[in-house]
Amino acid sequence: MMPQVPPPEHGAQAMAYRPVSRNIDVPKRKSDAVEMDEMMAAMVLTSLSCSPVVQSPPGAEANFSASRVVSGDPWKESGDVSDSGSSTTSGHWSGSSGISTPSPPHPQASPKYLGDAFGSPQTDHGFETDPDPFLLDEPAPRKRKNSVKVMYKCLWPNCGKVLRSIVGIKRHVKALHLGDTVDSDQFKREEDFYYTEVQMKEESAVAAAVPSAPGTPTVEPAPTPRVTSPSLATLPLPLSKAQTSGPEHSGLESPLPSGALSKSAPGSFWHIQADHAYQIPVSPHIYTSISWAAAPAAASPLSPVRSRSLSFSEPQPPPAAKSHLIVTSPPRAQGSARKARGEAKKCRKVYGIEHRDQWCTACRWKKACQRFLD
DNA sequence: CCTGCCGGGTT
DNA sequence: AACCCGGCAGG
Ligand SMILES: [Zn+2]
Repeated sequence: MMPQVPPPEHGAQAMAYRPVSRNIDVPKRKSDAVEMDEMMAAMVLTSLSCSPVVQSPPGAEANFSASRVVSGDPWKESGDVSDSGSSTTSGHWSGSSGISTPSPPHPQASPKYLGDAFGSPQTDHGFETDPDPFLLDEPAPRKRKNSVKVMYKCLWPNCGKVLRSIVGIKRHVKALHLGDTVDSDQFKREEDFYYTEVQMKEESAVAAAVPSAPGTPTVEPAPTPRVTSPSLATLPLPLSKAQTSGPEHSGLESPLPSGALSKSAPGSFWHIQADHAYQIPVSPHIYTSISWAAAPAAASPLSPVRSRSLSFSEPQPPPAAKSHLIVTSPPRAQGSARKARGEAKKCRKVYGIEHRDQWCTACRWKKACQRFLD
């Protein structure tokens, strides 16, 4: 009837949206985005082809990032959210494929190489026995006792490496992810934050994250965000065009300082770790599901408008003081109460309404945000 | 006011 | 399916 006719940009709302071109052409977001994607893809491809590392990385990192980029936009909720097929409403506007199988989000966490990292029947000699990460990565798919073995798993966004010694994992993290050289660890022991202790059982790979900090209980609230790893795969962060294009544009009033924090995958991790430090009950799963969530927040410019607090520290008010004396009615049998609207800055607030194309799909559709869950 | 999002609409 | 928006709840 009239709803979808290029809405003559009614009132304030429309004005708030696309500040550009409110005169000519109306439905232009789409083409714009596509253009961007293509550009980005091209750019990344070019740089990739020029990069020294083409197909050597032991892990799947390079592959991963590449495919991600090529496929289009990194955070289009394609399936990454791996929404929990339970709790809260189950309707799900999107559903991201009817797959309700809670399969492990980790693409490479397959139980194939959990057994062991090397096929030597010999028991470990005195010290740390770690397969060199650069030589064998996911071999030795078979053989393992039915005993629970403690291992250490790399928590990096897309590295599911599991080693059996603590030093090994540290070394792995340092070398591969932090890109640290032996002498540059002057900063601090960040490696401690990137691995977790897991207990391997039998053949199935069941990881159990330990609440307390593994190894060293160092409590670093905020690891210094700095650009690390010179050549390691860095997630393709689709910075807002305003930021990437730079001064090319003129109209928009986007100062976009973005001074301290900026790009590189690790950036996304700082948050996670920060949270992690304060609120531990986390299973490796949430990492995968949250990694994307935090990334944009850190890398994207907060909307200049609105003098609200633009601090990027999760409120995380009360982690639920579960004890006795609960008066609320536990049995929620009766009419469900609208889900109590979550209290976490959602895409709208984070990116601002003028960067709507950066919101998660759910937010754009005015559905429950899937990027910044509660 | 503003923000999150359910329900329901159109393509 | 994907996409969008009215309108409501709740701060
Ligand atoms: Zn969202």
